[in-house]
Amino acid sequence: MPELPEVETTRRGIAPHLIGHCVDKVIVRDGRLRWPVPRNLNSLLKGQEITAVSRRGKYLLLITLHGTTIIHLGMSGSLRVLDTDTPAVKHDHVDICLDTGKCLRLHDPRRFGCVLFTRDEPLQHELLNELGPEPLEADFTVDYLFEHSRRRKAAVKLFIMDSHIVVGVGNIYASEALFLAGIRPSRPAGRVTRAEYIKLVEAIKRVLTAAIKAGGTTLRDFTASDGRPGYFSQQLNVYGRKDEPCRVCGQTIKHSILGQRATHFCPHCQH
DNA sequence: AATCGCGCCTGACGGC
DNA sequence: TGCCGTCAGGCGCGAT
Repeated sequence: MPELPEVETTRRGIAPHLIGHCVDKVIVRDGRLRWPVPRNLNSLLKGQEITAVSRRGKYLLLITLHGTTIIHLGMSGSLRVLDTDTPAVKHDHVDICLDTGKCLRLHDPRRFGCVLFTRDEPLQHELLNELGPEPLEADFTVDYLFEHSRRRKAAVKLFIMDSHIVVGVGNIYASEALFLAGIRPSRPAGRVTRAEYIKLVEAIKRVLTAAIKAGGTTLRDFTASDGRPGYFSQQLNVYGRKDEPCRVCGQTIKHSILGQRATHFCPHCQH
């Protein structure tokens, strides 16, 4: 389940293998992703030089002179850089082969991800143009989050997972950040105080930064890695720890459902 | 405008 | 061992 840290780790891992190189060909073995992979992706990319690999939220952007390839990993997607002649295995849906003999290979069992192409300014694309700020950028501030939360009745966990508010805060790190900030996930966002949002913004930035760092330390060479950066090695305080003792106070971690998603919290540490 | 629930899809897992 | 039901989960979308 790639969250922002895994996507960013992926971006950093693949970028050196792509930037400055030209696409030799694109192989689409199964284009039935969340949206169909463009049938003409090969002709769009063939011969084009990848000039940059960037990210907006959990979307990866491969920039070429005539357009941008937009990739999302969904729930189960991963990208690896392999020798082009490496045999494809089940769920290896798309290869972007380079003139270096390497290829960028998308593996996505559940096919919730996507590979799209736009000729226009990518940030104006309909999937990207209404996204909130990046959580690790300077414009994601306490003032911003606090102002947007007023009169909001939705649970604060769903509020910070809303990509219109802030991008890249998925189920795992929303739970972890709320734990660090001492806030119950079910609290209406509009009832969370400014003092608590100070803690929450700090916690979101801290937990994501730590996870990226963990991914970066595990990732030595993205080539032939297993495609799963090691941020899972980061110690989780609440997520997936239902009925286990809180690492801080020892009380039993509770579990509930918010917006059809598993939500974990410590009833003693979070109010 | 905000909020809520749905469904896409497959692998893992638990029960029998 | 094998079969089957259930669950997980990002996120766009339609309904309210």
